[in-house]
Parts: sequence; C-alpha cells; structure tokens
Amino acid sequence: MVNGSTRIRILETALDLLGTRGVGTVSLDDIADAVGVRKQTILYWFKSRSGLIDAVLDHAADELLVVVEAAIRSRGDEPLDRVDAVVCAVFRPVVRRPALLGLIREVTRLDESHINHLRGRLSAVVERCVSYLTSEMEKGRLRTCDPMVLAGLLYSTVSGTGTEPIVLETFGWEPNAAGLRQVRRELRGFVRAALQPN
Amino acid sequence: MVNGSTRIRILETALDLLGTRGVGTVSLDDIADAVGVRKQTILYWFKSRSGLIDAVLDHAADELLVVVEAAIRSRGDEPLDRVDAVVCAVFRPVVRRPALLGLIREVTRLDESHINHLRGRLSAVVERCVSYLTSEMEKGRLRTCDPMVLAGLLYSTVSGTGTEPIVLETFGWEPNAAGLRQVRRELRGFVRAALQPN
DNA sequence: TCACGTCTCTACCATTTGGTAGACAAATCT
DNA sequence: AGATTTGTCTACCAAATGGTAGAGACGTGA
Repeated sequence: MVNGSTRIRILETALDLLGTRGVGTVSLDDIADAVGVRKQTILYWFKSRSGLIDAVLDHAADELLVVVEAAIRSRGDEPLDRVDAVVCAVFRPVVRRPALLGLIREVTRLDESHINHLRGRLSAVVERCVSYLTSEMEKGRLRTCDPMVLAGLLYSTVSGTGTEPIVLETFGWEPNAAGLRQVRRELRGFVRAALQPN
Repeated sequence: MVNGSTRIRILETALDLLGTRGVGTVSLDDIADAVGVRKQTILYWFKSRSGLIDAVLDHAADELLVVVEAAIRSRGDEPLDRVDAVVCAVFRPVVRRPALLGLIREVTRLDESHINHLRGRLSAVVERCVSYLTSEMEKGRLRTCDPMVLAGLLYSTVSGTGTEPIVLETFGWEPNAAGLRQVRRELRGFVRAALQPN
C-alpha cells in the first residue's frame, strides 16, 4: 500500500470515463488504456469490475460530500442564502469535473448492491438537508411544502443542469465558460424563486 | 410491410429496456429474449444495432411530441396554467412508461449522429416553448429571466423527477401510486413558485 | 401448380469482454 | 547475499457480442 498512485490514477480515470460515457459502455480495457496500463493491473488493485465500480462510487461520494458539507456550514442565517451556497457547491463539480454528477446519476442503471452501497454513503447528508429544510419551513422562512420531495426536486434540477449539457444545447445553450456562468445564474434565481415563502 | 406487428413489438420492447437499463447495458439478445424472438429477426427489421437505436429514439420522440403538443394547446390564457399543463403532460409518461424520459436522457451517452438525429426531432417543440416563454415574460406574466435556460431548467426538473426514482427514494420518497401523486403535486407547486412574476 | 416476396429461423464468425495463472523485475527485509 | 513482498506484465480462456449467409415456412398472385 506504499505506492497508492496507480490505484488513485485508476480511480480518477475510471470516475471520468464511467461518469461521462456511462457505466455500461466502458470496459476495463478502455479504462486501462486511458490510465496507460494493462487491464490486469486494474484487476490487481480491484477485485473485479464490480469492485472497481463500488470504489469509484465511494470516491465520487467522498468528493461530493466534502463540498456539500462545507457549503452547508457556510454563510449566515438566511435560509435562501444557505440553500444558494449548497446549489453553488454542487454546481462547482459541474464545471471542474463534469463526470461526478453524471456518475451519481448512473446509479439508476446499477443493481441493488451498488445502489445500497451509494445510498448508505449519501444518506447522512440527505437527512441533514431535509431536516434543515423542515425546520426553516416551520419558522415560515421557506415556502411550505413536503421537505423530502423538495430536496429531491432541488437535486434533480441541479443535477440535470450539470449532467445534460446535450439537452441544454438543444434549448439553445452555448457550452462555454460564459454559458456556464449564465446557467448558474439562472439556476440560482430559479431555486430562489421556487423557495421564497409566500 | 403488411405485418408491422413484430417491428412494433421490437420497438416498444427496446424502448423499455434501453430506457430503463441504459443503452450501453442492453444487448440485441436481451431485447430479442424480451420480445420472444431471435436476434436475427431484429437484424432483419433494423439494419444494425445503431439503426435500431435511431428508430427507437424516433419512436420515443413521437410519443413525447404528441403529448406535449396537445398540452401546449390546452387550457386558457394564464401562462402558469399552461406551463402546468405541459409539466403534467410530461409527467404522465413517468407513470405510464417510465422508460421514455429515461431514454431521452440517455442521449448524453450517445455519439454525435444519434444526438443530432434526436435533436432535429425535438427542436420544433423546444422552439415553440422558448418563444412562448419569451412572449409571456415580455408581458410581465412570468418571472423575467433567460427563457432558453429556463426551459432547460424546467426540463431538467421534470425529467430528473421521472428518471431518478432511486435518488428520490434516497430522499425518503416512496415509490407507489400515492407517492407518485405527491411528487407530482410538489413538482407543480415548485414550478409554479419558480415562474411566478415578481 | 408454380414462382415470388415476406418473415423467422439455424448455423456460423470475428471481436471483445471480464477474469485466471503465472512470469518477471524492483524494492524491502533479515 | 538471499529470501520475500510488491507491482506490472504476457499469455490465455470461456462467454457474450454484433453481424453474415442462407435455409425453410408461409401466404399471395398468375
């Protein structure tokens, strides 16, 4: 375990490939080629393809968790600002690492064991978000609705924005830095409007 | 071309499988088994796997277009009601045919030719939606923002709701008829709040 | 009856897939 | 120095994949 660099390189590369091209269409050879190594080296570091996928999901969840946790703790008292911070935090990987949300999204295509694996990893943050939304609604500082479903809707909106550039392009969006900034601006306004107490 | 029933059955089954399990993980044999026919029968009706995918995308686009077109023309003058009708229309396949939006979403994983194929099919509706949003914003009857990005955000929200039941379950949602109704109710409230003019 | 087009089948094939076995080199320990 | 562990490789393999070739069943029109 002294030299973890190969393992890490495999993990990072696999995350990018699996997240952008989809879990089903990427073979171990594809990943090995991208890393610059033979397939058998991957199978030395990971028990099997399935084991690699679990490890990559962990890796992705870690990366997301760190970002979200930091954002949840940030900024002052006003809930709209706080949610805004989380939205921005989740949006950041969209720019820096488009594969991340794409991989999380792939979970729908995986089998029960992988699903439960990832779910266990994310449930803590999810619960924190939901209970926060609940308490702010009770104080009348957010539009009153079902907080669990609301959290899911927020996730869908942000994730969709990040994982479906192709669809957004169909809507006339231009995939460059300026376009991304604009999408983020509109996304924030959209979420803010959707949460405003009435 | 007298008996199109086998062709149709292949198309429908392929739509379900490709949409739910992902384009990359479904083989011709899988589809053939589900139809109750041999793989070579599929290759008789469709030039190749790629050709089948194009045909399935067409089929899916048709199904979606009919529903959306009808909804766009429905209901009175108030834009919030009209958008609401479209949201409900797109949500209906979520219940009746979960694979449909899932397949559209898969476009991100496909290559340029398939993408352009589907995009050409959908561009007309997309343009209608965007120009409608634009005109209503100019009249001050919708929250003012970039109409193209807004259309994309709306799509992301609705599509995500329908294609990521697994994720929604992580948020505590229960996947039954009552749960679906609640998700739809919250979805409509969410969109309505996000579009309210300020 | 015979020829013909339609539709589905069996029999293959080359390639790719995830995975196993074990050789070989470099580092590390005794 | 010799033994052992670590990390990557070459050489395979059985199964599955997309696709080709062509046989046979079936109905229809002449």
